[in-house]
Amino acid sequence: MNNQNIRITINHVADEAQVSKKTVSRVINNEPNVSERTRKRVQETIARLNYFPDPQARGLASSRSFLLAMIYDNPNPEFVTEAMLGILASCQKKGYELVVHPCLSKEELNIDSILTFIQRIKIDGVILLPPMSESPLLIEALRAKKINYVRLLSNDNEFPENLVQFDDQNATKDVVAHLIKQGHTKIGFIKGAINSESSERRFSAFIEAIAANNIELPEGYIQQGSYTFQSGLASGLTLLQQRPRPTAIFACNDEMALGVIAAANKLNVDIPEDLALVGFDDSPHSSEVVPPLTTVNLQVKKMAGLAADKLLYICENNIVQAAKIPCCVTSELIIRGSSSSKFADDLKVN
Amino acid sequence: MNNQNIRITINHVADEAQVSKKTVSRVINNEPNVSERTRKRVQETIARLNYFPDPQARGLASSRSFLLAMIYDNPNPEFVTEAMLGILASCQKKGYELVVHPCLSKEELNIDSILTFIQRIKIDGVILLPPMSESPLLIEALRAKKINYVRLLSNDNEFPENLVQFDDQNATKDVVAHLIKQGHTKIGFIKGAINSESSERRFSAFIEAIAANNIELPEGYIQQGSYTFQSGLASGLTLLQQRPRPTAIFACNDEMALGVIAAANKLNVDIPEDLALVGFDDSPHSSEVVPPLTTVNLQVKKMAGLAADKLLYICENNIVQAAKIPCCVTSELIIRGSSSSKFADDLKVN
DNA sequence: ACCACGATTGACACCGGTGTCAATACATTA
DNA sequence: TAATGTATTGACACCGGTGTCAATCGTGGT
Repeated sequence: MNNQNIRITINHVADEAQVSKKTVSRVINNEPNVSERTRKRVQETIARLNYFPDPQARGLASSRSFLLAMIYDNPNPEFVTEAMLGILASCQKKGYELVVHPCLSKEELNIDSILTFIQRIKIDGVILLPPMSESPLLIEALRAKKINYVRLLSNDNEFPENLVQFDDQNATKDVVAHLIKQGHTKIGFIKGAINSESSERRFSAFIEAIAANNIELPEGYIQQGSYTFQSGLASGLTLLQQRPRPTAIFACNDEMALGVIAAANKLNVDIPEDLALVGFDDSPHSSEVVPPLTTVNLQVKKMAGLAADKLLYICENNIVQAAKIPCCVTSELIIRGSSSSKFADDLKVN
Repeated sequence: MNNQNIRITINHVADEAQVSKKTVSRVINNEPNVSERTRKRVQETIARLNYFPDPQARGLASSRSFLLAMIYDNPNPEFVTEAMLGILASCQKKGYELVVHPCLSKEELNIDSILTFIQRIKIDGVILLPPMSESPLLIEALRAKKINYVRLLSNDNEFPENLVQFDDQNATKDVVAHLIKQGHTKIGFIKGAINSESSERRFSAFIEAIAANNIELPEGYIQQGSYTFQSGLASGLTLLQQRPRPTAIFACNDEMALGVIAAANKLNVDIPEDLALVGFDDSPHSSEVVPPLTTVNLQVKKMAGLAADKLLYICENNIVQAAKIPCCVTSELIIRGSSSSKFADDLKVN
């Protein structure tokens, strides 16, 4: 009557299954050299007793923790929470948990404190979100300490085996194709932040796509933004005052696209009648704004899930290259009212 | 030359300080019955060797984990990330780390899976974010299993010792006072979701403040929203078509206030000239929108930090009531262009 | 039937701390 | 000074697993 709250240990399982605890351990860890008959019996016992090995004891004995860490310094909460969801989905399949470790961008990147954090609690591996994933110093330090890591959306491709990327190029092509299909030939472009390679990739893909379609591109149609609303507003005003005025604008993220909407309102330019607008990210507001924004779904959750899969594969096999797991996620164009009059009904409010 | 990477253990410290490891353990845990001289010596040795006790070994021996969990199911990423920052700031002071555990709202709340999660990795305590903090079943289950918890922003006050609240009432009063100071007497109100008690608290505080100032409040000035952009848009349109038209609107969150901005644009009502608008939450977009939104800073980070302090106090003292730590956070009104023509300059774009 | 050999299994120490309790040191009182 | 009590300290088992290595099992070859 008082056996309700005792924790089931490996000893209980061993006794019950008539084997040594070492054999149970072998079964738990899927080690070879256990006869099929014994393995079955132990597995059944584990299931029957609802036994779950203690991660601390396991970790203490084998220098692991069954914890992954997400290291981030991301101004975009949506990105962070989506990434967590993706990572956790992968973690739970394998019995791992996720520890979060933000690095406030205001301070200088303190690599030592990150390493200390990882080593003190013996984090099994870390997932680096941008912009942490782009720090050569951090990567170098992790490699030196032989800490498992996977980078999300990094720009430099020095160690592609530890990288999960987004296919900016095809995404951009899809956007241009969509605009052209709507009949647009005067297409403006707003770049992201100056140092951002994702912005650069989108820009060069844009140039390619434009060229491939024999479309003219006046210099003034390209504006430098900085991924902020304000920069989108400013760039939008500039673009909409070009003559001939662009009939379509592609902004490198949704924030800037929202700025363009503000600019269009200011100049009495109707979207989508007079201007088709496309953003990038599928941020939550993009669907709520008027008109709802056509945008590219970044699939952060999916990318983060893949990153976690990769990392767990590396952790469990002590292998540095997890080449088997794909590392490039393809995009999805989400067409809404801002670029297509077919969707203009969305604007109406009951 | 090869002693670089060995982990410093309690034995090293004990040897170095000429005491038993048990005594070192006493010092680590701030236990009494260690002479001041010995304590000093051990502390110095710990510092000199840069020793840090292994949380796994510590946990295995004493049934702890030095991990807190944040249990959430929050549609608002900004809220979640801010809460994490607050919690982590408190955790780091005490050498704890944070594990995140989302519960997807689409599925039914699975209390068993939460309990299993907590017990399997021996989480020391959990912080419940709304709406998880409002589930009586979950609270009941946690109490039954004697799991330490603190609730953030819950409505029911059955166990106030485990609760960190926000002072909706005073915040609302501040908003009304601000609007009255600007000369407004025709003030509309948009409620939040129907079941939300924070919305109810704000509403009743609003009614009180209005009554206290002898202001008339036509029935049509009160609209039921649902915390969404769309509901704000709809309520805004309704409000702005009342006669006499309200000269100020207070929306129960920023999302809805953004909807009101859209409504005002649609009806050619100028903000702030013809309409003063105030939101609630200080969400990131509130400062970026045109005009920037006057709003109330929820201080999520601060609340979450207090919650973590409380929880850690409970964990470390095995005390259920952490009455010493304050449980109600006061607000901060952030005045921007949407409610005050003094700030109208913000609208101009260079 | 006997031996060699690989497959299977278990005994036991160990991971790095904490809990228990007995041993020792020191201070106080008679 | 001895006796008593309290403060300080350490020895040792234990938390719940894993690593190492030796013991045992089963099988095929001769």
